Amino acid sequence: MRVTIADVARQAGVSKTTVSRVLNTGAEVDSTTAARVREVIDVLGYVPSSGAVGLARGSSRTIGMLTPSLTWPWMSEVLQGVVDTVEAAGYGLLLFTCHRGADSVRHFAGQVSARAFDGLLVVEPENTLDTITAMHRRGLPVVLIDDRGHQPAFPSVATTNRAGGAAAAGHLLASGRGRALVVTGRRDFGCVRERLDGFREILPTDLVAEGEFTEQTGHLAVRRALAEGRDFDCVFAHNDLIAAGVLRALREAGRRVPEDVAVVGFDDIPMARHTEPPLTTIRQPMRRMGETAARLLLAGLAGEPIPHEPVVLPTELVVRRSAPAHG
Amino acid sequence: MRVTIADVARQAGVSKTTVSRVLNTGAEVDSTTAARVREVIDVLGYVPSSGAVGLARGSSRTIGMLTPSLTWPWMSEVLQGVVDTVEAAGYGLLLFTCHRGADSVRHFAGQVSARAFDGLLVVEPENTLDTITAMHRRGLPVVLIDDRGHQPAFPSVATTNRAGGAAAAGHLLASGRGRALVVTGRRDFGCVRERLDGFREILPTDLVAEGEFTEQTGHLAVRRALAEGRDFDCVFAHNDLIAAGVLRALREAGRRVPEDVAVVGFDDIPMARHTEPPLTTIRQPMRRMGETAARLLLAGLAGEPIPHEPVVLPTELVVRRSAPAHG
DNA sequence: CTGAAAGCGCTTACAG
DNA sequence: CTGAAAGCGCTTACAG
Repeated sequence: MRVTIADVARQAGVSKTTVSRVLNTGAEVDSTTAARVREVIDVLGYVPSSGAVGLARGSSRTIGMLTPSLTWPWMSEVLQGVVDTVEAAGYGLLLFTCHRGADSVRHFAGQVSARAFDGLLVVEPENTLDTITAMHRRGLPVVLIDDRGHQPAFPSVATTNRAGGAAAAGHLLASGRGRALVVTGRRDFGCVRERLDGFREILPTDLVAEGEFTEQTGHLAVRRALAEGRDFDCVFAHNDLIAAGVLRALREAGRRVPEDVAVVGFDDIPMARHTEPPLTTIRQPMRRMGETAARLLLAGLAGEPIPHEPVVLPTELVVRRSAPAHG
Repeated sequence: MRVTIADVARQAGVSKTTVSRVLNTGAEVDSTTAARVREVIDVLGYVPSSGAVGLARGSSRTIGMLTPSLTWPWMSEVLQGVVDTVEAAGYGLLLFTCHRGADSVRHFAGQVSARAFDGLLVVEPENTLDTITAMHRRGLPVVLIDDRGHQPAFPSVATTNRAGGAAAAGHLLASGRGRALVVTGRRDFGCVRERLDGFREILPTDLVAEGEFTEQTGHLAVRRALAEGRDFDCVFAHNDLIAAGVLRALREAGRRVPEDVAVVGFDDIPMARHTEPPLTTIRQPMRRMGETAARLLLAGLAGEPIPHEPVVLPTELVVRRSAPAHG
């Protein structure tokens, strides 16, 4: 049988009100009474039912998180940062994906309407940005983990894409490279434009191949550039998957990395240290983005004001063998 | 203002009881009445509060999942399988980790006592197996995703470790290899003993290096074996991280893969297709293990009997260049 | 087929 | 400092 607040009250010879006060405010209760109540709570091993507390208080001490897919290479880091922060605050984390398409979205929307959580963290909302924006307008606290430069109409955490692109260019330039091929993700992402602009400001180039954020894109872009006889001594790939494809194509073509062509990626996913050669890349602080977003949301739930401009976290150059410091 | 069941009842000119019946059983209600109620529900956009339903019914339609860390290479696949299955059943997924140590465990235990979820999925319980077992005995439905051969006292989903080891040996043997080095994880894991036994049954060897499931272990084991002048023409690494370390050590020593030494890993994590050369490995069906575990748990919650023996899913040989079919 | 009432386990004015 | 009572939004015997 479940132990309830009524059991505690009876055992301690007080009212449920008093037990509740000991549990929550702590104040306004005689210290002797409080001690006795705490003792009984301990002995019975009483823990308030989260459902009942939620119903009475109108909040669930739970936050929701919506992601398109959990298997994207850097998603685990984001999620770990979120979970750590949310747990440390005593909140629960309810996880949702858009992975099964419309059905997923319906399930998610239902949980929102059912008030299953107090606030929402979102990653890459793709086709749901409008829905999310509407939910936010209707009062749901929302924070976006914005690795793609969506710049939504609600609080978000982003990263220094422009500075990251510039850092890649600066590194290549400093190591003596001058003729760059850039392989990007889809141009309609803000992050792609920013990374490209930042790069070209330091190391101008017209050799730009647009594609998806995939290994195939990188492979194809390099094959094509080589077939067309393009002249380049370095590649800036807009993420590490693209970079992996670039490395493969260069290897197949007999170009040595980094001797003939230096390669820089973006993200620093776990794979980056295991490619051959290991990948120099611009690290996105995914775990810290998750932590920061969670902290913002929790602050908002606690009634603190949260910034409406994006909170921007710095990227960081990670040097490995695909583009060493000298040479 | 939140729309409640009372609002619907008033608008439809019926009692809350009737609305509830339309919502849940569907039966025992006059079809005209039911239609009217549904209409009102639609118009008002009414969705029952999950908290209130949970309290009244004594269950939350939510399942919990506890993992040590979310950043392990194959964890995303497990999680995706779980989320898909749980969502499709209309349940929510509450995620917990042991990532922050004792504090995490306390938070988790609190949520269990608070009846925040109806059933629990666990991955690799390390130091919490006793706690979990106790919770299961007290009535919490639990299913373990058992990739390590823990064989707990409650339902679990495992994989064919022994057959996987045998498949690795068979593949190497068939491609003409005969002198094997095996690099394992910790011997106290059931999966390690099984993989080793399965392998040696087909391809006997005394060259076995025990370590952790890490890149360093693989690197060190090969360096040591080479330094000691051991003679081997193939390596069976007990997971893909170890295999990555093996590849690196072989490359550093100037041994060609697969010409001089063929390498087979275990798991098929995303990285496996990006090593140089890409890794032949024994694939563990992590996503299906997640799906299966979730399905078992949901079946249990629905009152269906669930098997007490482990449900065992087959591994699968994935051939890539580090150990091709011929040669 | 339908509804009034009790109950799920808490919190929170309100009164003392 | 403490408690009786109402209320959070549902479900579910029970009675008709």
